[in-house]
Amino acid sequence: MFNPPNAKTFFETVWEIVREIPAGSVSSYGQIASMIPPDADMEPARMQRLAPRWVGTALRKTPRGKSIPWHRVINSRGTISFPAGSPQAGEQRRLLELEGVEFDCRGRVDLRRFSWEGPDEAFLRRRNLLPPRALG
DNA sequence: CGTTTGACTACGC
DNA sequence: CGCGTAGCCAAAC
Repeated sequence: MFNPPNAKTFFETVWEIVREIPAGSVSSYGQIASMIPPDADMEPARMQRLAPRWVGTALRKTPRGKSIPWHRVINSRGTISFPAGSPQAGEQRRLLELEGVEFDCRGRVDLRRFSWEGPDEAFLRRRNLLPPRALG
């Protein structure tokens, strides 16, 4: 899946979605992955297991200067995925705290409180990302 | 080119 | 809960 030229589209779709995450909210790699329809020949279960890694790959290649809030994406456990103590982890946490996102004593965000609900329907329609169930 | 690495996640202990 | 692991691919060396 996501074989070229689809990979490029996948990356750009990730960035588009991440750009929709409002300040003060966080999303997860898996949540973003679940918004992107798999290739026609891809089993959804497999997709769900593998795609989050590719979301991370896409995010690692995030273009600078395009106002993409990369720091609002954390993992499904509510923690920052960069190694603890790394400069990148510190930077991500700093940016999130500036927006009001709180971390507990173990460095975890309460996803119940801060998780993004997802893009609005206008965005989904514009990007042609509406899931089959939501069509019509 | 072959190898290693990776901003993940679900699942089993 | 926490830790280890499978999954199995594209970048980055």
